[in-house]
Amino acid sequence: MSEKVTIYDIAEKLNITAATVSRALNNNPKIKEATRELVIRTAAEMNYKQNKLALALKSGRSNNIGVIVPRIDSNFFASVIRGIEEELYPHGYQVIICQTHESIKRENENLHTLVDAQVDGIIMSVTGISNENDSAFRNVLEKNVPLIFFDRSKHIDGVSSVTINDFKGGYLATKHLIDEGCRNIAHFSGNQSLDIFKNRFLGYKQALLDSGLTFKEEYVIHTKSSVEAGKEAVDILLNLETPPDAIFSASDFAALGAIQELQFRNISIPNEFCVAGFSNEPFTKFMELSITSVDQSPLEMGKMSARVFLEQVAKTDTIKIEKKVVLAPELHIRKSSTRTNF
Amino acid sequence: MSEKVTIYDIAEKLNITAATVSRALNNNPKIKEATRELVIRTAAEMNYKQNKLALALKSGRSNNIGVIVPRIDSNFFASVIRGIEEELYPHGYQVIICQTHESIKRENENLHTLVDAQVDGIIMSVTGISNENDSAFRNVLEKNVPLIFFDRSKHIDGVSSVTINDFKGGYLATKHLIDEGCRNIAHFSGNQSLDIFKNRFLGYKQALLDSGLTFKEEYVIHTKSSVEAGKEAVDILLNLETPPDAIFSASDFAALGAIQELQFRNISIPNEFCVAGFSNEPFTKFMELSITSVDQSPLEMGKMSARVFLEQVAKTDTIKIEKKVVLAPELHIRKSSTRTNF
DNA sequence: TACTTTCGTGTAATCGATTACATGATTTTT
DNA sequence: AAAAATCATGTAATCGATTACACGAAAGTA
Repeated sequence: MSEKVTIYDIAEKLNITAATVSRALNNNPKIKEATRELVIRTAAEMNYKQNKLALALKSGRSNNIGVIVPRIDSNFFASVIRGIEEELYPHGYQVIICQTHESIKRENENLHTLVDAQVDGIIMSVTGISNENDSAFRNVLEKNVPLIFFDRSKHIDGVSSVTINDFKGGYLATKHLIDEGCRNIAHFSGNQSLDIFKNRFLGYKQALLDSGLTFKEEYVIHTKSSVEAGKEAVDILLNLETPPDAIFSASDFAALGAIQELQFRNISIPNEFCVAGFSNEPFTKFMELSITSVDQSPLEMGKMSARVFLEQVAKTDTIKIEKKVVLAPELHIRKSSTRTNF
Repeated sequence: MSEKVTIYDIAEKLNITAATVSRALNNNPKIKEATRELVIRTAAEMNYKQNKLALALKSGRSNNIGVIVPRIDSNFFASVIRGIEEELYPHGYQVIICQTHESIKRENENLHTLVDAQVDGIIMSVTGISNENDSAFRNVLEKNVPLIFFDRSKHIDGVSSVTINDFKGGYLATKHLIDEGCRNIAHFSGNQSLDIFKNRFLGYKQALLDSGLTFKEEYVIHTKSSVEAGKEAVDILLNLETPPDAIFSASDFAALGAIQELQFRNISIPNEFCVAGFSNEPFTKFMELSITSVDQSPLEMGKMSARVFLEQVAKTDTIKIEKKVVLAPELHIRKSSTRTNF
């Protein structure tokens, strides 16, 4: 029943103008103290709420920020979003969520929709790599909307990014497997047109070389991030002339699939075979045979992305700042790869 | 560099008025075909984007919908949000996320912020039960903003809700444990001022009574939804005069904690002791000893909530419709409670 | 007292789009 | 050919807030 109350309603009631009401509510020093108090009291009585849309239209700032992720129901992305929301909440920003479902078409649509909706910035994890696609990103930058990539990044001028050192993550995990005595280490990789998978792979390779082990092409399997894919990949590996004795998987889910398949074949983990994953999904530590994994500190990644955004908008000058933040990965060593400790 | 292009810019360039441009872009039938084409072509050339804020201010509809959850980084809530987003995406709505972190103060703040931001509706899972709190909800309804509760609901006139039949979920899980031969079944409950926990408990109790088993107050432990809480609760139960031989936990995390503690004490699951949880968290099926759990079909719950919202706004008349949708829970029977199958 | 500041508030433009109403140009009707 | 109907577009108000500028009143200065 209570219709929306505007400053005009307050003005009418008090026989003053809307301008005065606006000034009173905004603590403009030119307003008489008595008037200010009267206005504020009346506004409260009438249950007045500022219409943020009008404010947004006038100021050109919506106080909304868009977040684009492949999907929200993954622990990693949900945690990043949590971090973003927590960091931005005290600054009065609202977070708008978009999912791409790994579709570049959807990614472009989302970018346009968010720009249309006048968001003050976009924080996203890139869905795929395609050349045409860049036009959508460029469109965002042309409208002077700050754009920040996290995790899955892409090289575009004027775009800041927050990632983890995937190379180091791959290196640490692989080195650990070597230290446990593994000598034939396979790797489950993702789509290497994405930097994250490319770098995890390179880290893996470098660790092998640094330890004097030979890198074998046939030990690298490209899998999807699923349990099923992990099982299938193990099947392939075990049919090789020299089957591996360890796997560093760029996906926890594929690592889990591998473990299930190995156990099904009565191969003992970690004694005969070691496995390490990536992402530190919650289930990795819950398993009875807990899984070694590389943590990406998603919460911190989200907060950091939000902070980079805030810095970006704080800069009043139009000089574009491009910041590249790289977080350190952390290897969580668990039972799936710990031979010395049982 | 490309500043924002408005319909006025297009109008100026074509020596017509903004009104004509607006009409041409909106397929108003009164516009000459040649003009329409010219305007549309020019708009595309100039990279014109409609300013949704201006539209929103004029129309009073922001095309944003607010979603309030305790936290986003839980599989359940993330999945619900995914469902909401997917259902609303084709209708042009954007989803704004807010977290309460289980704080009623934050919940109220979020409600006010969303109303201020002129969202077209609010879909939420209630954080807590408090009497004062109702004023925040009432404020939403007074502004004629559709409000929909999911999962954790509350009885307020004019508010629709989408929940699962928690009573039935509790009943099914408990009945299953009984069928497996368990006779002393304990229950981990949550805050029973929330309907969901109250109903899971009642379902548990009813299943006991229907099977002729006696309900024992000391078998009901109030735990938080955490692994640690589950361990502590087992400690209490095993010290009872007649320790139980099964647990129906209203939380998967507590169920996991219970299992870890039981295994630590060398109590064999499921032979000596059965466990069932609630929520069907991803890890429950990944475990080596997979955990029986009640599925809440969160994706479907999200989609259904969105549909109820859409129905609500479709009704042009101001008659308030209040819809209560109750989804059926599904028991996923797994190793932690399956004695017959090993 | 006359003149300059300062103070508090009103006037009106603005943000970008939509739309009821007005108007002039065509076309149709008789 | 005059009147009526139709068509295409322009004019201006509107959504709700902010703010540069204007202005009258009160206060300070000489």
